[in-house]
Order: sequence, then C-alpha cells, then structure tokens
Amino acid sequence: MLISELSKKTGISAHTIRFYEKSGLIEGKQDESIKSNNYFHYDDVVVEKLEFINDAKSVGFTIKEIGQIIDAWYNKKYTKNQKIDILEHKLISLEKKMKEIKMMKKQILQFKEDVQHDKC
Amino acid sequence: MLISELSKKTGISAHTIRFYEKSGLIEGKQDESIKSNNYFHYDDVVVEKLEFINDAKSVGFTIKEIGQIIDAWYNKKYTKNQKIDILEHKLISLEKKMKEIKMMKKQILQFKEDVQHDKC
DNA sequence: AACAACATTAGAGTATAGTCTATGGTTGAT
DNA sequence: ATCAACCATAGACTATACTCTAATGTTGTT
Repeated sequence: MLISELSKKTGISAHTIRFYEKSGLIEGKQDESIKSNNYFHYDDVVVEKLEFINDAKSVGFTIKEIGQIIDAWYNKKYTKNQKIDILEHKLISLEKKMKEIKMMKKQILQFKEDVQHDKC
Repeated sequence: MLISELSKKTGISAHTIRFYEKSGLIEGKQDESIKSNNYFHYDDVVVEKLEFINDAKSVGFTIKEIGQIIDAWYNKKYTKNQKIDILEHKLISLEKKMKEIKMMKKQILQFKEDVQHDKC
C-alpha cells in the first residue's frame, strides 16, 4: 500500500509516518521495476509496527527506545541474547513505571482525602 | 532558605527551580524588610512541592498537569468540588496509564518468547 | 578595598517529537 | 490535454521542558 492508505489504516498522518521512517522505526520499499516514480510501498508489518509505536509512545517510551524494541523483534542486527537483553531491560523499566504510578496514585488519593476533610 | 540551599536539598538545579517558578509551580518570597537585595526565600512547602514535581514528572505528567494538581492541593483558587474533580481526573488518567503499561508488558513478554523460540 | 561565592534578569540554545509549507513530479479519470 | 488527487524532498516552524550564558548586583571573609 502507499502512504495515504497506511495513514488511513493507522490514523497516523503521512507527515508523521515519514518522520518515523526518517527516525528508522519503519521502512517502505520502492518498486525497482517502476522507474516513472519513487513512491514507497508499505506492507502489513509496517501497520503492525505503527500500532506498536502508538502504544509504546503512550507508556512514555521515546522514539529511541521504541526503535530498540522494534529492532529487537523485527530486525536481524542483534544476536538472540542481545535481543532478550534489550527486551528484559524494557520490562524492568515498565515495572519501575508501574511502581511510580502506584505511588503517585496513593499520593493523589491522600491529596483528595485532605481536600475532603478540609485539611488544606 | 535561598535558592542554592533549596537546590542542594532537592537535587534540582537553581536554573530549573527558576524555570518551575516562572511556570507557576512554586513560589519564593522576597523579604520586604531587606531593601538591599531581591533574593527569594523558599520554605519547606516548596521542598515538598519540588519532590512532588519530580515524582509527577516521572509518571509522565506535564508541567501544566502538575500545576493543576499542586493548585488543587496548595492553592485557594479552586472550590472544594473543583479540587476533588481535578484530582479524580488525574486518578483516572493514572488508571489508564496503568492499563497501558500492563498491555505493553504483555506485548514485550510475547516479543521475548518469540525471540526465545526463534519465531523472528 | 578586594575577592570568592552567592544572587538576579533577560534571553539564547538544546533535545525531543512532531507539524507544516513549498516546490515539483506522477497518476488516473474525464 | 487537463485537472484533482496523489507522491517525494528539503527545510522551516511549533511546543515542551529544560539548560546555559551574559550582564550585573550583593554578601561575607580576609
């Protein structure tokens, strides 16, 4: 598919998709047999990646981190052990985020109680 | 205390503290009786706020959101009901973040299994 | 009085993550 | 042939959250 279809499927603008492509998160292929244009073609793996990117962004991963995770899954540039290492580090950072959120919940619940009992 | 002591206590640079002050998150007071200088003085509430800011930043709250929470606790510019409303919205957004992180954990665990079983 | 070590402000610079504009080429329907 | 609707690239612009520099003033010790 071409970029506008990819954009429709994922809800991500063509501009942003190109930005992700420049950032190395995804890649389209140009059809060598067609010489009249230089349009990029994207497959379902790219759709999958873009959906993952959206999810990963909302948990606070940076573009760089998302790139690492994608490479640990879809790419051949790491050994098996390197891939597992990267993924385990991300799991640890998710655990950390989880703990921080739980603590923040407690804190805000406390704030709420204080307000309810006119302690501030 | 003056800004350098506040900086030492919280581990936040004087530059960043001034940035937070400009952003409306904290405020120091100038001593009216001293006319020779315009140094700002900070109390323990500011230390408390800065510690909260650090925690709130790490769960992904923006400066704006942190400002709202601080105002819902320390400030008189909202009614009781408005304060509770703000805090409840933040609790909901924390619940959402938690769900997203749980899903991301599952996804990355799946990636890890796929790597372990040579499925990619 | 001189000096280091502090304080202030205004504003410039950086990194991240987009978002948009300008320019120009391509495709497909009429 | 022409027109809307697509495609590409380069680069400018924006928002957020700092981070640093420059210029200048103050305090406290020797």
